[in-house]
Amino acid sequence: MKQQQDVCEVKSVDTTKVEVVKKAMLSDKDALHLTEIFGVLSDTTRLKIIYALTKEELCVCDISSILGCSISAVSHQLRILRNMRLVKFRKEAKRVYYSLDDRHINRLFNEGLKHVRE
Amino acid sequence: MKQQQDVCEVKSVDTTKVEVVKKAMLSDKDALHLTEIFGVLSDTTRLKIIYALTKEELCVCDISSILGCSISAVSHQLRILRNMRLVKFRKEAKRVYYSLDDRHINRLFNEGLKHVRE
DNA sequence: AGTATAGTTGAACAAGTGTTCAACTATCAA
DNA sequence: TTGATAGTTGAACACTTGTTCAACTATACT
Repeated sequence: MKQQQDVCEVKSVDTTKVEVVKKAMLSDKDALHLTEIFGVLSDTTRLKIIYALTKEELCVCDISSILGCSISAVSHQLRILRNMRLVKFRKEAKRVYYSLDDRHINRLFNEGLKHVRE
Repeated sequence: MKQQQDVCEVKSVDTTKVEVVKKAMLSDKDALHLTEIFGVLSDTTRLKIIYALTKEELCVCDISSILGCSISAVSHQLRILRNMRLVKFRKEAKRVYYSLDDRHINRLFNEGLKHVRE
């Protein structure tokens, strides 16, 4: 009644199969990197920001207006996207204009969209 | 000092640009669906399970052994993958064998992997 | 200088998520 | 029936995450 909680180490497991898959397994680093990428895309605010930026270069105020959420919330999410190098920005007077900075994300995004719409 | 928190409704926003993007914006339904899909892929345990299942059909015990985490944790995550129709299973005696049930996820996953490794 | 606009940021809070634990079902074997 | 193995599930817990609020910087204008 204790082993049950632990990692399965029972003899009956198909050990050769397990070993083969274990060897082919993703590295923790790759796995973490992947989950970070997918994680960025797993929030509707961020997803909509990305979608909007595939159409146009936009300032924070524009994005806030388009999404219907606060400037602060948008700014926080943009910081995450900036840190992940998914968006870039340029300052123009008081405004900060954002645009997409990663073709890969566009591909990933569209692959997901295809999946949803099929 | 109050409006700042609210949605941007200032006149200076580029209204035509905003309107165009607003019209093209993802529906809430599509956005939510997309975030669900990406959300499933944004956890290392689930990601590794999916990766393992791209290689082999495996029972819960095998997966637990491969990932090095508890059977209970694996089972919980498999339930999520089942609910999303991403994995299917067959019972054989006491064992339950899982395998991938969605080609799209494989494509999405590999697109992500390409991104990480480039 | 003072005021207004545009945006950023830290703290706090609420909501969501993943794992563990314990109890449970189901199947098989003696 | 009893005991062991394989897996599922609900509750509890810790941890993470997104938004709001309030204070802040920066730029522009008068």
